[in-house]
Amino acid sequence: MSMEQIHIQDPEIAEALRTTFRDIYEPEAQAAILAASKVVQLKAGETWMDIGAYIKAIPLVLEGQLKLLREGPDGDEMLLYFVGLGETCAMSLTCCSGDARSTIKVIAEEDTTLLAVPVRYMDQWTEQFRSWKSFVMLTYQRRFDELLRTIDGIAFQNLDARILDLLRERSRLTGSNVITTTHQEIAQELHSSREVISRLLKRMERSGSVKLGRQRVELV
Amino acid sequence: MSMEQIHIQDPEIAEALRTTFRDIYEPEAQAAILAASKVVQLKAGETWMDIGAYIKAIPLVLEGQLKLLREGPDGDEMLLYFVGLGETCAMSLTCCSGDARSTIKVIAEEDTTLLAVPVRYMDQWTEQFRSWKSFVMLTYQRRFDELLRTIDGIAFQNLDARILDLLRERSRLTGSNVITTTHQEIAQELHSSREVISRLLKRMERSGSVKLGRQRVELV
DNA sequence: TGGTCCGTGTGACCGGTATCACTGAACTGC
DNA sequence: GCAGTTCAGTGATACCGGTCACACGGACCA
Repeated sequence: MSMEQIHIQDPEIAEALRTTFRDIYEPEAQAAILAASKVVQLKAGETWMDIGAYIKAIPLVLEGQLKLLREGPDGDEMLLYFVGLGETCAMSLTCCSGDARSTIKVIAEEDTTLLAVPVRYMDQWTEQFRSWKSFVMLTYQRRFDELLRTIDGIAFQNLDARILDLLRERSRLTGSNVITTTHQEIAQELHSSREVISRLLKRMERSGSVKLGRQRVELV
Repeated sequence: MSMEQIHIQDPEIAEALRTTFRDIYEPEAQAAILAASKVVQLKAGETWMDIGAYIKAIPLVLEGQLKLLREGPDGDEMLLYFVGLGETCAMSLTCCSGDARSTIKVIAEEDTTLLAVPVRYMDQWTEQFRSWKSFVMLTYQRRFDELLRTIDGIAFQNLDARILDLLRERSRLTGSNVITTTHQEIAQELHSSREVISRLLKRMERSGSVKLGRQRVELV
């Protein structure tokens, strides 16, 4: 992970912030963010935050995407949701008050560029900038909703439906109906096993809802 | 459900608010709450909010407890968590901005008394009252955590462990290690079936971790 | 006192998913 | 072109939990 203090007025980053986070429309808020944050570049697969780590910064995703995972007692993982362009991680937001430790793992799903905002600004900005406050509120709302849909998945759907949902979500985030991933990765994200995913995907291919290739699933 | 506009200075309610919601320590915040809210009494089993209903008020629980349920496609239910004394429902908080509809069901687990705060005050109070703001933030944090633990349960634990967790949680909330409920109710809350719960409870009784009676489970 | 209902206990069976074992195919580096 | 590695396909088997069918006992009430 390369972390780099960017010149506050770096025009490219400033532009990216403006266009990606349209909800934060106040120029003063944008300026404050640029002044306080660092630009972080993550390569696909790199970890942004691990379980037990202190939360010191909030990630504003400018490019790429993060995925949030919950870890089980045996080191098994379970996908919570993705954080895409113009979004941030609500878990981090709640931790403004002091030195909370993360109970989740956040890793870059693809090569990702983000602004890391130190948590100490949270409180004052929500008071200072109306648009920042409503961005935070909207984030809470969306994330609760995502978690609820995750619960729906585990509780009410069986595995083939969950696979399809996951593929569709990935397709939506990347804007392509070809998903580059392995059965193993899907299995981890859904807390299942590779063999089962292979079998179900194969069945879905025979029934015509996907096409399979090596490290490749195409939605049809 | 009996809803009643209480005289603002009703001493009992004011006292209950002070002692139950210690985090909201500012007298001005307490006064504002008392002035704006209605007292609502729910009988055990009554519904406070149903899926699809507009969220107009936030419940501050003074007595008893609420339970939040998520509903599946076939009308199956799934317990999210309980809202006990001095707590409120985070889902409602996120909906301050306009006319959101609930995606969950909230019912009274026992006879319950609560203050219903109209959502329109949320925004201004978080700006006006420091203690209210941190109460709201703390609520978000706790609820995210509860949802994550709910997910942990469904994803990583098998049913007997989940039953035990549920019984312990109920025991904690009521302060008694005797839980009054039916196998049917437990089954609904865990999205399982009555027979399975009966069998597992029986096994747990044989292994000595609970004692069973009609509408009664005792933790040992 | 007998009927009805509700909560519970239990056997038989089934389906979905996990696990194990192994094969084969595709890519990677030398 | 070969060896090693990663990814995918597939059968056999096991287990957890869901479903169906039915029995039992206590509570309540006519």
